[in-house]
Amino acid sequence: MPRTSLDAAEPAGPAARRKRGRPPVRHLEEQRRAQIIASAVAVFVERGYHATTMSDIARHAGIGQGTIYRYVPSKRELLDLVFDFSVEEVISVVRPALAADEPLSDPAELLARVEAALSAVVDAFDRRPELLSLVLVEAGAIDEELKLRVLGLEATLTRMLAGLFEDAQEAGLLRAGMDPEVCGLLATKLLLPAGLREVRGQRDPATRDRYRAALIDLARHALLAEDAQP
Amino acid sequence: MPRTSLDAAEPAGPAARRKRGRPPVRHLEEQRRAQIIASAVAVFVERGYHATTMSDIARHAGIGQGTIYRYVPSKRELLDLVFDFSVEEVISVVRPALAADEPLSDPAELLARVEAALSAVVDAFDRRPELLSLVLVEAGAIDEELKLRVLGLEATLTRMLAGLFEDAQEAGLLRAGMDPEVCGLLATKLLLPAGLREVRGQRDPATRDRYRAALIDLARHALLAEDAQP
Amino acid sequence: MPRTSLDAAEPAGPAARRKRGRPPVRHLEEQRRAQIIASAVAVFVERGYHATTMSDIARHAGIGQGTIYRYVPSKRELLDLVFDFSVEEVISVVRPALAADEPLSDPAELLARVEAALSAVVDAFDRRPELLSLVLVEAGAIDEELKLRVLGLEATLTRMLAGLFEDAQEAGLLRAGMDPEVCGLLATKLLLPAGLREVRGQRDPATRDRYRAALIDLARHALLAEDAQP
Amino acid sequence: MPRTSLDAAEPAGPAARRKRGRPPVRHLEEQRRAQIIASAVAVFVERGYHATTMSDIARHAGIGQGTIYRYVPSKRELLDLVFDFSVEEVISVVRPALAADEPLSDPAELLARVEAALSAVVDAFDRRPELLSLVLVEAGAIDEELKLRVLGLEATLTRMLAGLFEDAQEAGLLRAGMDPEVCGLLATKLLLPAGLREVRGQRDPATRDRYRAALIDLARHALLAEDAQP
DNA sequence: CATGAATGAGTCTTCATTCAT
DNA sequence: AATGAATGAAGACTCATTCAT
Repeated sequence: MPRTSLDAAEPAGPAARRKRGRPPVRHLEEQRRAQIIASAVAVFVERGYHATTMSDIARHAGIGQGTIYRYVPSKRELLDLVFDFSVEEVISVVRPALAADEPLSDPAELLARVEAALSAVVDAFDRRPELLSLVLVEAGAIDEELKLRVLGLEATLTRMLAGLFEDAQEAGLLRAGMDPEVCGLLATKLLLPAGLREVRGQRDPATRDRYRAALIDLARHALLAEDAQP
Repeated sequence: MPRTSLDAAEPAGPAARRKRGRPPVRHLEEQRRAQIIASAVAVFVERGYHATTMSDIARHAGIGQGTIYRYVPSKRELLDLVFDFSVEEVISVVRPALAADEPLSDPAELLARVEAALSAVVDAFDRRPELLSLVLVEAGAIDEELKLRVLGLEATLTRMLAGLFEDAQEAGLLRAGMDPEVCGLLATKLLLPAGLREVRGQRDPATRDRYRAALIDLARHALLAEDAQP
Repeated sequence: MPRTSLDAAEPAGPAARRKRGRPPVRHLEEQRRAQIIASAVAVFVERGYHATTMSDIARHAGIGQGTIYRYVPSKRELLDLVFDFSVEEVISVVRPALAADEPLSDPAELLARVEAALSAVVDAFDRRPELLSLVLVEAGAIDEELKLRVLGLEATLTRMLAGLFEDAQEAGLLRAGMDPEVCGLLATKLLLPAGLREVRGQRDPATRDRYRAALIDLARHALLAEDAQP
Repeated sequence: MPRTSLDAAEPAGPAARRKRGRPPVRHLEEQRRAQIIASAVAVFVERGYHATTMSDIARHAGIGQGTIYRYVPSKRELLDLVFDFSVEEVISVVRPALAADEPLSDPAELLARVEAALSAVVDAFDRRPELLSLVLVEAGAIDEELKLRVLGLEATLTRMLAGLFEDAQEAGLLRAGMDPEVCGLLATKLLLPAGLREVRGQRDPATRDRYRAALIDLARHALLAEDAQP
């Protein structure tokens, strides 16, 4: 159980703690909250939000049920925190894969970039499928507010992908008539479900690879300008 | 409540033993069940499955809560019925759009077919967005069994779309190296979320049309064989 | 199903019914009520009062649930009727076995009478064990009123048995110091459970016969005056 | 709530790792459960099992309804616990009255033993009449499983009584032809209802004493060998 | 008169939240 | 600060009873 990080933080001893007075408490509070969120993620993913009781989470976190309420005001707000956490994770997983260190210059570069992004995203979701499950499956079904936040996440991803395609357009790599924004939208629609399938249990590597290859191929023919075709 | 003239139909029977008492209203069972399912769809979509009480549904249907249990054994099984109903609707909406009256012969035909299918599906989901919401958003978050049924629905849609692309392949219209099955998969991933966006409230016709046009364009370039390009 | 008696009553035809105007209706009403009570006895015994629904009874009687309420005002009052019916049956089973056609004259006669009574009662309960089950097991657990009626039944039986022993006392057959009333009490305590055991499923004839023989023997030695011992 | 000084007992422990938080009250579980069972006994006896709501029991115990479910999984299992408790009480009341410290030697001893047993049992049931009510009246009417457990209790009592009579037989005190097992059966049938009458409200000491005396007398004449008659 | 459809009062049970220790 | 015991509001579900046909 995630006790580790806490235990590691404590051995500094009372002497060390007194030296600077306050900060450690802040830290402790954050750590506890993180511990609770992590457990909530785990249990929400396994059982689903509604089927999960606060006791489940407390047990998973190895703390008393009452303790949760010292760090989180309610189950609903815990879900918010979990959502925030998951979104951050998803974004942090996707952003580096799309990050452009330098401007695009040639078609192969764009394709490579797209392929890299695609692989990174799919691989990442492969490693932490719970995140998508929470963000896409659970959250959408809770209430209006969360539904909006899910939309917001999708918009963010779309924006990030659109950025990539805008770069490509500026470099004259995009096929005439292609709207970077819409490309971003398409890509989002194709990427998220890609991860989602993993979540839902269809863990068939062969199918996945065929799907991935098809996506790359699709990108090559659909996105690139005619004269940019490799 | 509509009262069909069933009594008139009965006396014709031989050995017309005049049954005592109020005659059971024929089709009452199906009618009531349908009425309840319709109300359940409406309320589930508005509030979500868990936030919906049986009383809500009863109130919406204009009947007593107890009455529901004459036609449906439990809330969970009502959701099953709602899911069945929604799936049937989704399928019935998609199938005709994909139905091939005659074999594909030329590239324009395939593109037209794809475009027609796309439009039909998007339009249809535009008209009954609740269905997708239920099928894709709610159902996935309830329990394992329903999650599997959602996967089943997706597989069915994929199969239907794959059929279209197989026809195209046989007609030599598909680009070399394209796997019809994977094309079906991609198309499913692009179509379902297309409807889903409507569900989630982004009802912006301009964006939708751009998205739709992009899909067509994508199909043209990605799917068609080079020499089949119009 | 108990339809028989009803069908047999009807064939008199409308003409016959009109002749004397009213009585047949009375009869019909009584018959229906009897039919309902019979079904109630059957189902109450099988499932127990609380686990039995009015629909169960209606189904068993082959009538609609609503019909019951034309003959019986409520489930609770139906139980009263069932209790009345059962008590009457129990009494009618026990009374003839105890009926003294002529005064007791010699010890053998008394013993024979007791043995006959015993056998009759045990045999009777053997044939209709449901009655005791209802009267002793179910009824006692329903409410205060019925508990009192159960006590009343026991008192009645005690009285009947006491009568037998009073006769014996008058004939000088009873051992000195025996109180006929108390003898009746003892006998009731021994007889009712005798039947009860059958009800509860211990249907072992060998044990039953041993029990019966022991009762007789006990009666011989405990009740008879010394000089009356055969 | 009684608060035993448990904290004083703890620090003695080795490796006295000072657990954070409120220390669990030792024996709280058993205490609460016992408290709940006691209340359940009281209310079940007064109202009957079916007419008793969990709220009734909670109110009687002075706790919230929810609290019951921390200690008892369901109403039905609470009845099981109540039954267990009652059976244990009944047995613990009867056993000492039958306990044979030393082998039987003379007829007076047997009679005395029987009389003592009888008195003890009747007196005991006089003091806690609810127990029998629950065990014999309520339990028999709930479901098949409990009916069997009632039979089991009767069998146990029968066995215990039979043991007494076997001793008597070995000592040559039992009248020829008497079967100890059957004697046990008869005695059970006479003892249980003896208590039962109290339960059902016939609290007439005069009658009770006459009944008791008659039982003793019956035992003297019916059980003892001729030459053992005092 | 008989029927079965409709109903809602009443129960068990769960669980987020509070609070004494 | 942490805990776990206590709680009561809320919801699914049953079934005796009513009543239109």
